[in-house]
Amino acid sequence: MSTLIIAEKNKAAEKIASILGNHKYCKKYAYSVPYYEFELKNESYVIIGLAGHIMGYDFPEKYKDWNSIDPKFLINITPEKYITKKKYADAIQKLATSAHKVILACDFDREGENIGFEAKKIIESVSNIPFKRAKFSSLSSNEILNSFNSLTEINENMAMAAEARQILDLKMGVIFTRYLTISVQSKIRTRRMFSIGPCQTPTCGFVYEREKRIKNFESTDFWKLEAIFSFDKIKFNGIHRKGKITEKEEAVQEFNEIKKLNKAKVINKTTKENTMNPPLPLNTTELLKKISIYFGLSPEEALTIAEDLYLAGFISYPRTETNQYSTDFNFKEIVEAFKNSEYSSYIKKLPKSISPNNGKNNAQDHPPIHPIKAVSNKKILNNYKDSSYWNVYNYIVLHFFSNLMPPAIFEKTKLTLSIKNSIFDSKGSVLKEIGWLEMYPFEDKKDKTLPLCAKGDVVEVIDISCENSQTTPPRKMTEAELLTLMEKNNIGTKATSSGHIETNKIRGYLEKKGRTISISDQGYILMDSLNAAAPIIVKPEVRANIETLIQNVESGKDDFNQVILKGIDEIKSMFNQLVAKKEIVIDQLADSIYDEYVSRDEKNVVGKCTKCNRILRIIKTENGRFVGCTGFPSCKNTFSLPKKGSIVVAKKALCKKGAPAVLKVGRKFHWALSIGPCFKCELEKECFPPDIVGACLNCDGYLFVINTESGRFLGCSNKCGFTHSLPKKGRLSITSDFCKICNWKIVRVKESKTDPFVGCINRKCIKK
DNA sequence: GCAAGGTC
Repeated sequence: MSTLIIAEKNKAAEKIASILGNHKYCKKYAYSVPYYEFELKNESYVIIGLAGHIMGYDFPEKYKDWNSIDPKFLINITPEKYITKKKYADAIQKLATSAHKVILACDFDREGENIGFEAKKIIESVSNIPFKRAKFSSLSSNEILNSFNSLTEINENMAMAAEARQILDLKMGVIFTRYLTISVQSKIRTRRMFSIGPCQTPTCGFVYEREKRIKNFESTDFWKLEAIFSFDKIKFNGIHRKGKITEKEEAVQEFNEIKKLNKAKVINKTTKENTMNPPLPLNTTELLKKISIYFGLSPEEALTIAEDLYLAGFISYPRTETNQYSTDFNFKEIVEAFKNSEYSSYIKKLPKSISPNNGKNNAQDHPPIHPIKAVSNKKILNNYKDSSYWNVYNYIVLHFFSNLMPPAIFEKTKLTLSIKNSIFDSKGSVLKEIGWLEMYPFEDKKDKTLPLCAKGDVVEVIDISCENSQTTPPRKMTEAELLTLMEKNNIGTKATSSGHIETNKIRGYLEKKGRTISISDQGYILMDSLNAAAPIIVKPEVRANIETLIQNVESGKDDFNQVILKGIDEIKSMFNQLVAKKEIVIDQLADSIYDEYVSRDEKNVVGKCTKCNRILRIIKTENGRFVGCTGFPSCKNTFSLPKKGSIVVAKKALCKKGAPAVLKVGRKFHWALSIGPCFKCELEKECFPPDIVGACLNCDGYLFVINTESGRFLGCSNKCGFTHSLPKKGRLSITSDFCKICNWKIVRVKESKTDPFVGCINRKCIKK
């Protein structure tokens, strides 16, 4: 008989086996899941690692059909817990049959407690052996040995809190997602799904709030007075203390007072040293943020790369909230590993006695993210064929060393100058001690020097400007900012926050554009209408409320069943708010799908409807073609079209008579919607100035390009009957250069695969 | 087909 230990993951299981078995352990497999056997104090032990949760909640089979089950009905249905990873369940059941005791040794947090609890449930169905709990904050020898010497009981409240979260998250997600999706689908043919969740929706909501501010931003004028000074031949600038002056008169008056003066006096000077501490030890969110800022990778991409680097043994476990090293962390071992690597020059610069600049967060699960092995740039590029892997690895290494370095010291100087009664401020900054910045090439560390003038000195004024500018809207949100907001508001965890952003991208709500993230039209409409119907769903409170409820389960203050009922009440109340205003939400979403569907049919989209602002499109029937509104039948707006000729929408052409769109028919002529052919319009030449090539060779008119179905030629503006040929093939363009001999425009003709002809085409000129 | 949380 042995003792069975259950860890959260294989990596932890192997490490614990190595520590408790004093490096002697034997790897075996049960249902292809690895486990480890070892001996401790002459007793035999078996340890197996799970793969996180091996069970999950779902609604029973009979509620699976979206169309026959009213989502509202699901609010009161209790979901059931199923085994989701059968081989792990089989493996632990098998190992439990030959064990006399089980020790749960999952991560020491709420989910870890719950994962152990799942294993307990699965084992209890085949055995009634006793369970104990080992709690450790890191996988260091001391911690592990201590925790197994002082086993505790399972914290059932903690496990049940996670259970309550699972049930409430599932209920809310499923009910809202199904309701929105099937409601929209009943209005319009689409396969699109609209998903809602207590993490994904507020995540999208953060971006929505920012974009709403950008959208509603109205810029205002302001004036800024700036002076350029000179002292000891060093030029430097100063900004008027009033900063942005919103009244023009005030700025101009201030400017007029001083604009002709050429001396300023230094009325104050302050110098102080600024210490910039090294970055804190790296946790997941910080890593994802920095990788997004410095290299533009999305958090999801960055996490995937970090996981690969971890599995390769290059870096430590990448999912942690901890930014504090435990006291027995072995820095020496890592420094030693990097001594003869590409990083050797950095190693030489490390202080003799190593001490990290620790943060305050200790989730007691894993150490901060740090390098394990020195790997060359070449090896990483060979391994992964992707320079992003090197960027992430190199960042982790340099961040790790930077953290061990002394602070950087800047000397900040502030000068206050007066030109008559106007006060100007000048700021300078000089790097005195490079400290950790020497290891950290990711930040710009340019100096801004000021001359060595003292209080009372007089400096020259070289220039004073009074510039008018406009206030600018808030910037687009970066993925790094979004991660910060999620972290602050407790949306998601270190392991899931990148996933929530990704879900929003997959659903088509959010779009990554370089380093920024923006909301799609559909995402905006969804957030905007939800915000009008049931605003809480879009805000982080939706998650915080559930969190508060389940914390009461964890602390034992509230009964599990009571909390589930309270949670159900909250979901019901949000759901009723949405249903009460369903028209706003469902109609707008259906419209957005319709617009999206239509605009994908780009060739036939003509423009916006003059009556209802929806989309006008070309409609072809057996009897011919016309332009109709996509709002049909509620909008019956139509326009006729010429019967023959291919039609292309002339996107840039603007009709001076106000037609909603201008179409190009064949190569022949333009057609203004609601008006007719442009050649019948007296404004045609204004809208489409002719391509004039040069003077007519027959009269005092000029020759311009005429396109017909059978070809192109030059015709006379006086209609004198003179014509001139044009090259038959190739793309013809009239340049702005003139022939020096005959003063015709130089033309350019480009046929595919040959060099373009550029020259004069006047046949009389060529003969000369 | 739906959530969020683990991890491979």
